[in-house]
Amino acid sequence: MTMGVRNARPPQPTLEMVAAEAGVSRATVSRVVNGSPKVRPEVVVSVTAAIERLNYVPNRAARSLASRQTQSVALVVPEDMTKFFGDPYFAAVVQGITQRLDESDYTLNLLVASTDPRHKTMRYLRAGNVDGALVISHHTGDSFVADLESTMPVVFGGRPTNDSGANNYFVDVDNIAGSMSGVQHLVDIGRRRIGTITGPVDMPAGIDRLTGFRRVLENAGLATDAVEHADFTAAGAAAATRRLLERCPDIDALFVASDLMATGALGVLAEQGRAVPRDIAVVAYDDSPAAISGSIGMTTVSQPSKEMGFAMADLLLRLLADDETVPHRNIMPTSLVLRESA
Amino acid sequence: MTMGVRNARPPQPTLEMVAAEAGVSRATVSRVVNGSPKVRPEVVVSVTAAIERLNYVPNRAARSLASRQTQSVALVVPEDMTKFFGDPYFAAVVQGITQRLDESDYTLNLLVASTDPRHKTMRYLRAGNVDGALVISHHTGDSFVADLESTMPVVFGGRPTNDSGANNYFVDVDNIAGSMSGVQHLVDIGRRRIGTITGPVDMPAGIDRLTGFRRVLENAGLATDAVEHADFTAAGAAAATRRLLERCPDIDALFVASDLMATGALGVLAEQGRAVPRDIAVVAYDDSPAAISGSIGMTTVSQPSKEMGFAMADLLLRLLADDETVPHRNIMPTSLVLRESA
DNA sequence: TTGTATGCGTTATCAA
DNA sequence: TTGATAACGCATACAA
Repeated sequence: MTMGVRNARPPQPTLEMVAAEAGVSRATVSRVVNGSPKVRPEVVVSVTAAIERLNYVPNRAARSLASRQTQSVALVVPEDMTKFFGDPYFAAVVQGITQRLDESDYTLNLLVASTDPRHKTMRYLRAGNVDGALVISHHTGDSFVADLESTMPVVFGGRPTNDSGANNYFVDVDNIAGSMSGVQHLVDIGRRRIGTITGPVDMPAGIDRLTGFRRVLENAGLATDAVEHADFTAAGAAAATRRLLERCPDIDALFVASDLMATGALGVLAEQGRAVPRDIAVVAYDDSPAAISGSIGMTTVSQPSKEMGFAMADLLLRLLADDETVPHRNIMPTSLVLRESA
Repeated sequence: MTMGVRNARPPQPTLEMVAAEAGVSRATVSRVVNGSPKVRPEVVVSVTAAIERLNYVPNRAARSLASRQTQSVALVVPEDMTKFFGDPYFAAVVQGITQRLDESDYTLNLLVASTDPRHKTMRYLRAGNVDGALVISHHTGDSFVADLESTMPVVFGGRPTNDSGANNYFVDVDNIAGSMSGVQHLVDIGRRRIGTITGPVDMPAGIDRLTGFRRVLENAGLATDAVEHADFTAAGAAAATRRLLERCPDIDALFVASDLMATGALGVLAEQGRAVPRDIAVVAYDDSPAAISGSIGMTTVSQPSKEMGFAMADLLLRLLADDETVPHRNIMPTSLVLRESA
């Protein structure tokens, strides 16, 4: 394909041109660009000047081809766009990741795709576009991760589902302990008929938070049947809440596995005239902006989402730098934040 | 930097290896990979088989270096992460873009950065990482766009601020006409003291929607002083609404320049006991999910955000394909959607 | 400290 | 229709 007149643009300057401009060899310019210590200071100055004059920026394809490194990492999110943008949890994680990456000279490639993660995305990844990958929100069915791990260093946000190899790297919270703290609070304030809206049961976060719920109720000798599954969306949670109220109209408390889902649940409770927390106390999970966006502040299990993103990126960067001391798992703390809903 | 044992991975297969496997030359394999018609069918079959066997994926750096194309485009968003993730408008645009890109074999690179758009981001773009760029939410101060346009094809979402060159490409709605339709509705239902919460006045969308507001009120012979500026965030709009109510306690209607901002405004109105729409009628702008997220559905000026994203990507792709028939501007329609708030 | 020469994995130009 | 062979722009081992 030839470039038409329409898109004609002045060609970018190359190392070669800078070398000519500065009267040195390509190798020397390369050294200056890469900050090699063994270049005479005066030469550094003149080469730098030439670079400025020509407004030179190294070509990434060439650099990557020669060095066999791309200086960029991918964030793989096996969800559709709507879900990704809809949940403030993702925003927080991405913020943490970019914050860490901004301190380095790695760039981030965002790969959001549930449609065909194993094909187009995997192709992209395997084409040498990135040096490593971060994976969040992965499901049991996501088999592509195994392939991925054989190709490049991978760090997970949340315990990987295939615990086959215990040698994968991940950052997580103790979701069981976290949800236990939230549900225990409901028990402590005297609630006896406690229900839950869960996350997807093909995700560790969904499973573990449900496990914590059950564990507390069993310890307290309470029924554990008021369970409805949802999908970490507000709409899904609203529907689940309707089902739950239909099936167990006598519940006096609700543990919802994410703040975003809790917004959906609270909407249904309001519409059905159930006062919160009087009639039904609600505890959520995340402590994202969604927890304080509504008219009633949510009591929620706080997890350091942004810090987790930061930690994930940090772990991956250390892996890429062949740091031998990297721990395989980084379990971060949760805490219960009390607001009005419970 | 040498690869440590820890990160050792099997090397990716190359064209060369596939050629050996299939018993042909590199050139032939390349032709098969790129779907050249002049290869014997039987050879295509055997090469394809070899590719499958080796699980070969072309290296993008090498391909890009040789072909001088990257097959990827950037979406540049000169805002901080929080704003980007907070506003459903962006989600819609991105969805439209990816939808169009998914039909092609271009990939998207998301560049969200207000911090240092002219440096790190520009460096990235000029390093030959992408063939073209989409720019949304740009401000008057964003001088980097001029540099960008001299480097690669660029398509804007929203009329560019520097109309210096009338030869740039953009997709937009008629914001003036759009806001006029919304404000006119307030006049039509009998409101006489109408205020507005504007977007940033360094952005075309902010300016134009304010212009529309003024134009309608002037035509109707009404006062145009009830104006407070905000920043397209819910919190900013809430603060602006407080200022406005303080200064003009007598307003009976409010035009808010975005749905997200309207959620903030509605919160303040509720907290101050002003009933909507009885005491104060509210018209917003966007028709994003935010318009129906609250307890009261918003009457809002609907713009086809997703379709605009699609159109932007489409325009850029045609530009990259040297399509000579591409129109410089694509102005899409708005419509007023009536709900409960006005 | 600097320069020369080679290779990275493709595409593209020529011949054959 | 196929195969050598020369770019593409940079990094780097080796020589000087």
